[in-house]
Amino acid sequence: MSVTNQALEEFLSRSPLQVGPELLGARLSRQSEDGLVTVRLTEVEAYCGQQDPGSHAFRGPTRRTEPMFGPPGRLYVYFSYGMHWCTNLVAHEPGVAGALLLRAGEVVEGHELVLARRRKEVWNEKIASGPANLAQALGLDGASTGLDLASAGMHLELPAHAEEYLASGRVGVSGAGGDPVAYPWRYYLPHRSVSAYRPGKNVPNLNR
DNA sequence: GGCCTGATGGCCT
DNA sequence: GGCCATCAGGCCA
Repeated sequence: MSVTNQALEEFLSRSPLQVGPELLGARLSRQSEDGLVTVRLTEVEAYCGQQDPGSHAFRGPTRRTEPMFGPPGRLYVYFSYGMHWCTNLVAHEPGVAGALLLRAGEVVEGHELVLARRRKEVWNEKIASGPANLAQALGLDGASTGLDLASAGMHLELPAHAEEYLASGRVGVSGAGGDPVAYPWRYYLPHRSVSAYRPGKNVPNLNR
């Protein structure tokens, strides 16, 4: 479903818990100098504000996390494990931080460019599986954090109808925020591109 | 200034 | 399933 910028802004000006499931199946494209890539989002995770112990926004804004506190519709891209970039789409109600971590997608356009960016010879359904791989497929890095979608050359097309989805605890989130009972905020479609679940350290409720 | 940790991914067994 | 590279951010002194 194609929507106006204003409609998209309203769509994203809600809790990440509402936005997350509705983002599944959306087509996200990015036009850059080297070409166009479009993915169909198959896996996202919701991160809220200062009430969410798993969120980078938990301890309040910092230079890095400032975009999560800014207007919905911008990107929050952060560097992880010394070698990976991960992309979030900022979404929240007024006055609270929040974002959706884009964890996996099905590439529907720009296969050759994705192969080149991922430095692969052979196509694989999981080529954009996992947040760092998805960011790389879209050609995103820290240069894009804080930009709105248009400024990053991106366009989001929402799905025409809601898709049947699954939920689980968030991948690799340690401590209370990784609790799958309290924070079942990973949303995904039944699709081969979805990444493997991995619990964080010291997560409660794992054995329930 | 120093120390610890991580919203990971790829390679090895 | 296990291991670990690699470095920025965040916290504490």
